[in-house]
Parts: sequence; C-alpha cells; structure tokens
Amino acid sequence: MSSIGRYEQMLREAELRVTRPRLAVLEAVHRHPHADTDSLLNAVRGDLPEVSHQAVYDSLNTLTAAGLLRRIQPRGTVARYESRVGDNHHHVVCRGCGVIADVDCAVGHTPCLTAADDHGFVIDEAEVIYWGTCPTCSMARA
Amino acid sequence: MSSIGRYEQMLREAELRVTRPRLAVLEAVHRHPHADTDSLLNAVRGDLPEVSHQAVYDSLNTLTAAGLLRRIQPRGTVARYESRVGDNHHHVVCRGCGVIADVDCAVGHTPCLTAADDHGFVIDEAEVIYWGTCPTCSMARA
DNA sequence: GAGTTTTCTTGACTCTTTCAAGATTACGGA
DNA sequence: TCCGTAATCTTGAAAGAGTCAAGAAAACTC
Repeated sequence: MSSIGRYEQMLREAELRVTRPRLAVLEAVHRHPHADTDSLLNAVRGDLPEVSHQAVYDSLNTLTAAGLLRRIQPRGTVARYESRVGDNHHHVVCRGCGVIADVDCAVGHTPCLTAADDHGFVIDEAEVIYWGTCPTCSMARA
Repeated sequence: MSSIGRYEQMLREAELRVTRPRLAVLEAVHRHPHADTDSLLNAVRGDLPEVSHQAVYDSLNTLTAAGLLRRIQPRGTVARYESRVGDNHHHVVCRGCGVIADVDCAVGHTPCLTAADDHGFVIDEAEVIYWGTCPTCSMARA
C-alpha cells in the first residue's frame, strides 16, 4: 500500500475525516521526525502550497489527540512532533545544538513507571528526557 | 541565620551580586514551589511592589543558570521553578488540574541515566516526568 | 567615597499558538 | 451520483510568554 494509503487508513481507524492537510501533515511528520511546527508547515507546503498554518496546527493537535502523532517539547523549545507512537521510547536532547535522538530505555518495558512515592497519583506515563551533548558538539568543543 | 541571610550567602557563593530582586525571587520560589513566572512575579511584588517583570525574568534565568533554582516545564505548560536542586528528584503532573508533586525515583540515585543506546551522546541528566491523575481529580471523576 | 561593571526599569517587540467567523470539503444516505 | 449535515479549512486578528535594547540605578572593588 502507498504511504498515502496507509495514512488514509490510519485516519479512518481513528475515526477522523480524511483531508488533504491531514495526509500531508502525516507524511511530513513521518519524513521529518522531531521537526518543529514551522518546519512541518514548510514541508506540508511542499505538497499543498496553499495550506494555512491554522490547518497545520489543527491537524497536529487532532492527530496528537488521536494518538497518531506524539508531541515532544523539551523545556525551552517549541513543540516538536514524531510519528513513532505507542512504544514508550524516550529522547536525548543536545544542550549545544538542540538535536533530538530516540533512545530506548535501559530499564525495560515501562521504565521508571513506578515512582518511589506517588503521592496517591494514578500514573499512566513516564516521560524521560536525557540531556547531554551530541557527538558533533562534543567534537567541536574538543 | 535568617532566610534572607541564607539567600545572600547562596548568591555570594555563586558569585552573583546580591540584589533585592534576586533575594525576593529566591524567597518567592522557596515559598511557592512549582509556581509559574506570573505567580512568582506577584509573590515578589508582595515584598518589592515596584519590581519590573523583566527583573524577575532575569533573576529566574540567572539563578537557574547558576544552579540555585531549577526550571521545570512539562509540555503544554509555562515555565515553573523550584528551589530543590541537586538531588535528582522528579515530578508527577496531573493531567486534570496540572498540579505538580515531587517524587524520588524508584530506580536509585541516578535513575535511567543509562540509555540503552545513547547514539554517542554524553548524557549528564535524565529528566523524568510522570503523567497521571492526582487524588483530587481521581475522586472528582469517580 | 569614586569608579567600574552589573543589574534594573521602561517600553516596545517577537514568536508561537489560539480564537472566531464565514467558506469549503468530506462523508452518509437517498 | 447528488444532497444535506457536520466537520474542517481559510483568513485575519489577537493573546500570552518571553526577549531585546537603551539609559538609569545599584552593587561591588579599591
């Protein structure tokens, strides 16, 4: 099945209407993981030059709410999106250049999901962000 | 030693100038953990009615950079600050009302600091945010 | 106490994101 | 295939958090 066909199916399974902006947004996020909204808007306009920025914002929010995309937003950065959902992976962010990479957690399947004292909270997700320096920035500094 | 005396000492040890806005910001964050910038601005103006919002932003940034405060910013919220630094604790955020509580990580001293595949990054911090529902919101929902 | 440097005040401004109203499009059923 | 309804998109404005810049004030050094 074509990519577009897969995206269409994903939308239908989520009971969302299939629209050109949404397909283009899905395509853009799949092709540019960890991209910010502005980059995605540009990417989407490669397919649909006339799309409004509002449609992209709406689509990103809708698709995120439906679980088709995941929003990540390390402190101090704008929102970024990725298409890898449902596998509980985490991210490492470079303090130098801001680049983001995926990491699987060392601890296992639902890492750290047990807090020492949960204060009575019902916890359903543990989000881990590793901060550090990427190879390129390490090299440049040395 | 008075609180103010302690804060003054903290500033000097960090090689920062001791100014009234900074003392008031330290005091405000110690008294209102997890408060956002706007609440802190109001709290600071309880002591220093004429302080500018810029001074509060500057102080928060400076104190955070110096390691005297810690900035936390779960996705979708504005920046919040706390005075508990250096002990690698984490946070649980309520999806319902947004309240934040401190948690110590179950895994040990430097939880999750070892990613399964670090992509060559030099990792220096692992930030964990637990998402869930607080007791009050759980109660209200039932 | 004087000089130097940092910090604060003031006010405007940027950037990301959201709101609102009307036009358009997608989908279910005839 | 066409219609009606409801969701979605376009357009344009605006809100909110945070930053920039220039001059005034305060803190520290000697």
